[in-house]
Formats: sequence, C-alpha cells, structure tokens
Amino acid sequence: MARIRRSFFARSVHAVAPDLIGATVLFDGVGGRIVEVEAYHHTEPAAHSYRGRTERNAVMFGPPGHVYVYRSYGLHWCVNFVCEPEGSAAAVLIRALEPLEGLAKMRRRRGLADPRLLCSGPGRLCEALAISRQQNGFALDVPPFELHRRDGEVEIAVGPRIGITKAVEHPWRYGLKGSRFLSKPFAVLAGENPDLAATSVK
DNA sequence: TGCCCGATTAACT
DNA sequence: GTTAATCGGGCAA
Repeated sequence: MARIRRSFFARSVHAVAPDLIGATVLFDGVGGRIVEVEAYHHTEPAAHSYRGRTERNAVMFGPPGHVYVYRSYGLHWCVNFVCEPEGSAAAVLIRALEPLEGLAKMRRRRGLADPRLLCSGPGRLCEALAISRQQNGFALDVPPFELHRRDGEVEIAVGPRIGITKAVEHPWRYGLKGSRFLSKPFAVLAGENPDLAATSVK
C-alpha cells in the first residue's frame, strides 16, 4: 500500500473524506482501516472553525496533513485530519476504524475484548490508539503516525453527519459500505433492499 | 462571571 | 428508550 503524503490532504475536504475510506492509519503501530469519517468546513455552523480561530481549533487553521485533536463533552478525545490549503479550516473527523494492528494494546486501553467496540466511534478509537491533546498538531506523514492509501476499489456509503444539531442537511458522513465496525449503520435506501421496501412503504 | 450546550460514551430502566 | 459524567467555548448580563 502506498504511503499517504502531505499533499493528499491539500485538496477539498469533500474529496479527501471519501478517499480516506479504506485507508489505514497507525499511531505508534496501533490502528486499522478507516471505515467512517465526516467532513467539516469553516463555512458551515457545525464546524468548530465556523466562529474563527481560537486556542482550541488553531490547528484547523494551519497547514493540511496535521491532526486536530479536541476534547468532546469534557470526557473524550476526537481526532481530525486537517485538509485544504492553509486557512480553509477544514478537517475530516475520523469516526471509526476496523482494528487491525495492536489489538492487545487496544483491548487493554479500552478495558474490553470485543473488536467491534474497540474503535467504533470517535472517542473510542482515540482511547484505543492513545491519542489525546498531546498529539494535537502532529504531522500525519511522519512517525509516530503512519498512513497508507487503500488498495483497490471500495463501495462508499453517504449520509448525514451524526451528533450535530446545526447544518444537519449536508450528507458529509462517509462509510465503508457493509462494514461491521461503523459507529452507527447508514440508512438503507428503499430501492436497495426489496424486503425493507416492502415493509416500510405502504 | 454565570449559564448553557456540545463533532460522546456507558450504564442505566 | 433515558441519563450521568465533565469541561471549555460562546454569549448574555
């Protein structure tokens, strides 16, 4: 698998986000395959960068290819990959991984064994990979981070972002179709599933 | 300064 | 299904 370089992130956040599905991310050798992400841009009110630069979101306003880590609900850490030319304040929130490397460490850090609960959520994956405020601003193309492009083609599911109350209309959540490691399933279109269509359509 | 509310999770009923 | 945990940003006063 080809290594992801910094230039990969210097594109529209809406191009980078789906391209990250199926890619591999490791931190200190622990990680897996990205199966769910969301795109955020400073022009819409759900983004932390919407109201301008603060101490917390400063990394979002910096160069692409770096991680923006923030505290969620005062309890959990969430990690984003900064995109677009410097100043766009756009980033991709990493929401779920399929655990592949360092399973023993992940189980120890998370205090549970079920692989489906190790990295299926933005707070969960940061706990499993031991990512916190200490890593805020780290570059993605040098150790301890290691990113690789996906190998072949993947089917990508699209839907509205999760857990927000503003700008809910944008379908900027992307996932690996059919993955068991999503934080939540994507809605199935009626036309894709005859059984569901038969029961849900009057 | 004080209050409200989150890009969440786990443990409840 | 509901709720507690816990804290920083944003805004009203």
